[in-house]
Amino acid sequence: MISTESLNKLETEFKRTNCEENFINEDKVRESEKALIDGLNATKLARTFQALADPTRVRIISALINTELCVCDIAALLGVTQSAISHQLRQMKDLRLVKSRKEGRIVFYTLDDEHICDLFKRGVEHLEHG
Amino acid sequence: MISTESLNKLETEFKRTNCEENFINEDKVRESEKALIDGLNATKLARTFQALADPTRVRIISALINTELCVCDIAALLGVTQSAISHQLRQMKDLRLVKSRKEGRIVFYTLDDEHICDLFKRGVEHLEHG
DNA sequence: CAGATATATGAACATCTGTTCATATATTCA
DNA sequence: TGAATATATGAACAGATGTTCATATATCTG
Repeated sequence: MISTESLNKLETEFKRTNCEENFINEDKVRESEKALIDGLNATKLARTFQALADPTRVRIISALINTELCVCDIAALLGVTQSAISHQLRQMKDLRLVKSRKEGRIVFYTLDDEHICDLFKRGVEHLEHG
Repeated sequence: MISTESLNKLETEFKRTNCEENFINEDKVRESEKALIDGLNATKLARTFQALADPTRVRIISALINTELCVCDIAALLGVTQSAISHQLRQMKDLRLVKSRKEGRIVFYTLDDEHICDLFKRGVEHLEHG
């Protein structure tokens, strides 16, 4: 017959080495689970923020806030290679951040995502007040 | 002596490689400059968003919204290695996203940046409504 | 049609990033 | 003091990312 004391000890031991099912602070963990994001949504959310996680893309977005612009002018304005801008714009188009309109051999880009634009502006506000 | 023809050719060449002063749509460029962000601020802003551009960090933040948690419990909760979590927490601490409090051999982490937390929640809202 | 030019694109390259593995440090407890 | 354990950390590695270079495509213009 195993004593209650021994059982408790074994249980404690088990908890320590099997953290996935036995947390150190069960109450806190339960509290944290209320706002916990699952893997899939975390990935989606991360991808959203990643769209804004590059200086060149941030500048492109800022340049397109008030007007449409062609690739060449964006490149010149930012002092970056036309190729680099074109690659970024393609990526941003795939992410539905921008859309384009062709006029002859010139392609004009405009912003195409209110959500991201909103996050962007929010970020700028923090930058200004920090 | 250089011919006028050669000079024109050189000038054209110069314009091509020095777009910065010769835009295709000067009016649009001027309009875009109102909201244009300079390189330094763009980098700062990008770095802010990059803090939220990883699924693991996003989940850590979501877990810490309602309570403090120790490293072990975060790792168990997310099903990620203790080492991976520790590395991320260190990075997040450097970025002032979280702070820690030590209790014996256990270290509790909490959120430490209202701005980022705000951006995070804004992102979640968009995720839910999109 | 031929030359000029605005944009797109693929390959190569360097850099950055996140995880893993092994191990160090620090603290508790018997 | 020694075993157990919570956390931290350095090195190595794989994968992602942004730029550059060369070149293709498409359109205008004379």
